[in-house]
Amino acid sequence: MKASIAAAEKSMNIGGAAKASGVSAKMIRHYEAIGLVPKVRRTDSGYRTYDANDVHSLSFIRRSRVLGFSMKEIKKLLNLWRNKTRPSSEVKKLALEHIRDLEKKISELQAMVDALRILALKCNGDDRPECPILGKLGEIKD
Amino acid sequence: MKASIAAAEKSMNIGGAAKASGVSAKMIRHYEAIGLVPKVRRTDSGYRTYDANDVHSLSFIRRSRVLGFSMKEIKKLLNLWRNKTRPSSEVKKLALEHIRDLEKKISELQAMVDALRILALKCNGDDRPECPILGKLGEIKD
DNA sequence: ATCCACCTTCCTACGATGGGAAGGTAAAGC
DNA sequence: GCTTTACCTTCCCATCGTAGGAAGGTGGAT
Repeated sequence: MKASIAAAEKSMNIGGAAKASGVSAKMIRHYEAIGLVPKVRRTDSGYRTYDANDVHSLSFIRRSRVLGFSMKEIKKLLNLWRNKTRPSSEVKKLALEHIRDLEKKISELQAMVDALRILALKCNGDDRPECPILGKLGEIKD
Repeated sequence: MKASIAAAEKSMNIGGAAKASGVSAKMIRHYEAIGLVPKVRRTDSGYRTYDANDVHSLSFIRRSRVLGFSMKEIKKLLNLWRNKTRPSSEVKKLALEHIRDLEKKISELQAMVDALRILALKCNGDDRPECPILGKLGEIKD
């Protein structure tokens, strides 16, 4: 039975899985080492073997990374993803928390930009040494 | 009450410099190790000794970090700061480049937020398992 | 003399990724 | 067959900025 549908489940080495998932072979091994993905089968000679499902998980991880989720968050997302009876509220909660973190980071960076813009505007940017940017950075008091 | 020896350069140990500059003792040693600040004098017993100028440099570094400059950028800023004949154009150039980097990062983060917001809006967030967030992350194609 | 706060150096870790060495293996060409 | 080439394996190191801790020495006050 299994042999008759062998063509459907074509398996591949780590390089193939890397190309197919967009995750580098290096990182695939790393994800396995930290337990983010389970240990896959090996050939007699020790090569890792991946099937379409494994690649699917790796793609899931890659897309989660693109959205800025951390490994720890992705671990939770993967569990929810694999759990067909999860409540969507849990997923939404994770996403909203992540959005909050991202927005906090954004406002911190924006504050830096704003402060620098003000200083840069007041800086002539010519051959003279006077510069409010250095002035501000070197101020004795805060 | 420092009137009696007002102009005296009161020196301190690394702990005092840390408090005065807002940079941890740990990081002061690190900055010295990577050559960001010069090696300071030592007492006979090997304790590092800091004066007001040293503390001033450390405060400069801390304020630069607050504005998000990297160690490499701070190294350049310190050189410009100490060089009384620098052209302000160089400082401004560094600042503008840094602003560009920050804004690039901000827009990347903002793109993540936007994508997540759209998905989260479409997620019921109730007891049912259906969730477009996981759906999107698990999509077969990109 | 004792105590405690401080100092020293050295090692470890984080989080996510990449580089590279040293060596084994698969599959192709000749 | 034998060689080449491309791939695989594990293991160690580097990044960047910061922090924690161990083991041991020093300074000043009690």
